[in-house]
Amino acid sequence: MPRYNPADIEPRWQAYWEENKTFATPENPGGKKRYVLDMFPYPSGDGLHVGHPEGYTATDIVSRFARMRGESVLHPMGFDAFGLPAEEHAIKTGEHPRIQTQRNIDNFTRQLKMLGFSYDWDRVLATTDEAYFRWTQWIFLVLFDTWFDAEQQVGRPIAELPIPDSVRAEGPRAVDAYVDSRRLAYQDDALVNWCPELGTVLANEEVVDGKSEVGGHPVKRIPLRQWMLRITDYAERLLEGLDDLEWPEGIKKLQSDWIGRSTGAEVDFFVGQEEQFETWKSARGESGFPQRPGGDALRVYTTRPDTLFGATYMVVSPEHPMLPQLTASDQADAVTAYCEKASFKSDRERTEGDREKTGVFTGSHAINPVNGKPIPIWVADYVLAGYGTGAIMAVPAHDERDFEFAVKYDLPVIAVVEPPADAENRAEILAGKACFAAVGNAINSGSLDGLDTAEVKTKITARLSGEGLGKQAVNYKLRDWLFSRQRFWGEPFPILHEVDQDGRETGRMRGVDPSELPVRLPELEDFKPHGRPEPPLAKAGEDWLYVTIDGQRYRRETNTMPQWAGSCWYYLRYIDPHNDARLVDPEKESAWMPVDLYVGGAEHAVLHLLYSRFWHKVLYDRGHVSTPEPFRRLVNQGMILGEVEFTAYFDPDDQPVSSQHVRKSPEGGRQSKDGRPVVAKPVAEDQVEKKGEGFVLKSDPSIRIDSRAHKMSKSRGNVVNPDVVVKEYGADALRLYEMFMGPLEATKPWSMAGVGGVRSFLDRVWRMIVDDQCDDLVLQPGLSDADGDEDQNRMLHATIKKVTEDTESMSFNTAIARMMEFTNFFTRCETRPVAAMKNFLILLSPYAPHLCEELWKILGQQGSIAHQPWPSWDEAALVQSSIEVPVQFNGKVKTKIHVSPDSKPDQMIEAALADDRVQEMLAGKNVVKKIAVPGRLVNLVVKP
RNA sequence: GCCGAAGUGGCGGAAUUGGCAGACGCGCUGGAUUCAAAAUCCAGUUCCCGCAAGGGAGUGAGGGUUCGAGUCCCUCCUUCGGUACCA
Repeated sequence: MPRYNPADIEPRWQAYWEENKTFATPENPGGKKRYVLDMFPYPSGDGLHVGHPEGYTATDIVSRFARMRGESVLHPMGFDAFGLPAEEHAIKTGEHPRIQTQRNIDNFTRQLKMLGFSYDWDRVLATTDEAYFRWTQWIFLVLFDTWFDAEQQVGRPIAELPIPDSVRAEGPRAVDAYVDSRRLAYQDDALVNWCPELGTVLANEEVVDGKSEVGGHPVKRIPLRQWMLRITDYAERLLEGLDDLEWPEGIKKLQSDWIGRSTGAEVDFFVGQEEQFETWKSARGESGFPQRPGGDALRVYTTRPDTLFGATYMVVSPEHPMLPQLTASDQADAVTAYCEKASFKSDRERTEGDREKTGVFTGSHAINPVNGKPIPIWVADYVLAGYGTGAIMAVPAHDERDFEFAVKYDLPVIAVVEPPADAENRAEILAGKACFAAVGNAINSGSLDGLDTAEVKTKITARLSGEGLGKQAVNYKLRDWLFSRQRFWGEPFPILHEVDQDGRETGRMRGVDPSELPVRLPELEDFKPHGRPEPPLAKAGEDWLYVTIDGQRYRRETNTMPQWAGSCWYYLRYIDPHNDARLVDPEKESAWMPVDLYVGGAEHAVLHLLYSRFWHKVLYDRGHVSTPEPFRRLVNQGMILGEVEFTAYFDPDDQPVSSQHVRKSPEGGRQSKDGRPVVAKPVAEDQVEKKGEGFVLKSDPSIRIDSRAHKMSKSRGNVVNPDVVVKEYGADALRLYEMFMGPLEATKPWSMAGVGGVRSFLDRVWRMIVDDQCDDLVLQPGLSDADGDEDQNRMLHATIKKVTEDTESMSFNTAIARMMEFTNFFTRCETRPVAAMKNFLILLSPYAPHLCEELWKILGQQGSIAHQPWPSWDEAALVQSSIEVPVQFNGKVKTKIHVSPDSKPDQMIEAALADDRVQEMLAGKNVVKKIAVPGRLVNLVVKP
């Protein structure tokens, strides 16, 4: 009884592929090349969950399909292996994070191999490999050695940086400082998210609701000297580059919103004595708009320079450098107290609650440059230090935030844009009682009255520009990238800080010579952070920490790089993973780049993909890569949820509460309408029935039940482990099910019964070819060397066509459905042409490779089915002699007729009208209009 | 609040992009096989009325365009995901 036994078949073929290097990448891509890439995983201690193989199976099918169509394929896998969990484990246990990481990598590798993915395992890498992070450090040195030429919009070697004579005159120290301030990798005191609990600084994106993303610990903001990467210089290029990418529009929009380009104007407001305004103004007319505003002007950025006449006050951020100067002595206490409070506010406190705006008057005024009127300057934390100039002109009539603030502090509101005549609250807007944040014609704006917003913007900006009071400006929401972490388990920076004889840093630094790379991590006794915002690497021994070059002592940089660093460029290393002379061989690089298909989760939509694109552009500018963008096509696989669960709610008396009466409580839990807390309890499927829109308890149909699939999580206990699925159903069934669930991009719930369904399909495929009634391994007696009949040929060729087209378009679910139809059809046939079976196995092999290899061999074929050419279909075999088309009356199907597939519309109408059934139903009615769509239908418009 | 995606049988989902709604799978019902069960095979399965032939309704709700709408347009509702004062 040779039944389909994946537990036997699958490991055997996996071993075969490994031994025979079936999926080795061609040394030099010949013909069409295709680089198919998965977002590599972080090897967590939990192993793979079923979300991973979704994308991996999709790319595997694409890769196998492409190889069978004669393309050269690069399909690698690796591990994003630096990361907090391994370090936290090390802190707890004292075990070196490398050991734990390797254990996890081994487990991931086992699981990935178990699923039969056709990776070229000779190219596997981990970001923690010294041979790998040597080049991560090398790229950092490139960033350190590059400055951005804004004029040419290109990164250039630091040696080409023009040094202003004024700087040169101040001596070599000043030149060094100047150079350091222009590098793409630079140091800066930044307000950072210090998490005392984790003993580390977190990036903004690692802080969720004012708490650490990992562990949920409180986070405080403190200033610290940090490595920053000047990604903002590349904002324009990163934005423009999006146009040519085949990425989901949603992801492009997310990136472009994140970059957040806006255009407007910078405007200087005079902050000196009112009577000196005219003097200042005419001086500005002479000098023009200066690079820096100087001490007598407060510079703002606005996207609505057309509303300048409506600016009734100004606001500076609590961190604004001019604030002390602007603060009048009688307001000093209030301002200091306010700033103090703001600086101690965590992000959580800032965003929590209704976030009512707060602020304090500084006691000083600025002169509105368009009308010479003094307006008060306030300090408020709704203005962010890091955006624009850190100061705004407030136009409460036309900005919701300013309006809210103005109402609270009773500041004047002057409408300068006319709302439309039919605006509901027109009168209120004009009276300064409501806010109107749209465009329109100018009012209360002197000579500009009546012009529309666009014209006023242009005119005002031009006028200010001529007077040296303002200029057109562009701003980005994107901030420079905080690139250092106070952790052990990351790439050390290849940077040396000069120290003087007392061991103090002099402020000068140098990169480690590239020939000295990698800078390895030091050996430490333990991995505990010391709770100070100083990195664990500072605990390293003197021999690691200090270096002497040409008699000068240096201290190593002790920060480490963030996890993003390794994942920023791994796709390049796969191309030439063992090269120890270069990052990647330029010939190989230009042969394989760009990545043709990149598949991964949408959670990396912004950060990983933006950071990678940034690094890539720097490497491009510096001549190390040949393409301006790394990832040509991007596809996001959807999330896989747990099994659908039915949930009933019970009040404290254990009485069921209908789900329509259950609300979210303010504390985040759930409560009934009357405010009593309710608990959710799972209900078995057979206790539930459908009623109307939802489900109700069978025992009490007045009680509605929630029916929903939840995100898989350990706490909910609905995580599906691929090991278990493979053991029970086999890897081919798991692969097939993941693809059969629905479209790749969709979020969809897991169903173990569904896995059983595709497994029985695979059983049917097996029985279509193997006689399972016989004790020995014998082919189905129905298999025949004869040609198939017409119907069989049509089924075969239609299947080849559908599977080819659907695989090309990554519509895997419908391709599988078609192969199921094929199997259902042929298992009903007495005789089954072997040629058709062989073609079918080739079609199925990218999806269920182990089973197909086995059946291929059972059919007496040599070698791997993976090397077979993909079949093509014969259009002639698809043609039918007669097709059935519906006849509609007024768009409703009434009957069907048979016509030749190439019938012209006239012939179809004729055939329809000649049909007995049609005649019968047409009795006593008039045909007003006749429509026929060739090959589709006939529609008769009839009237009584 | 804003942005994005999506609402189709009991469930997951199809529908050649304006042309037969519900392919394929799960589940369910009946039958065959079996001492029995599993497995397998066959038939049926959107809902309502009807013994049936047949008839009617139907793609979140309402309106519109069209010979014809799941698909296009307008208004609204719901769910999921993302996001947070960027001047």
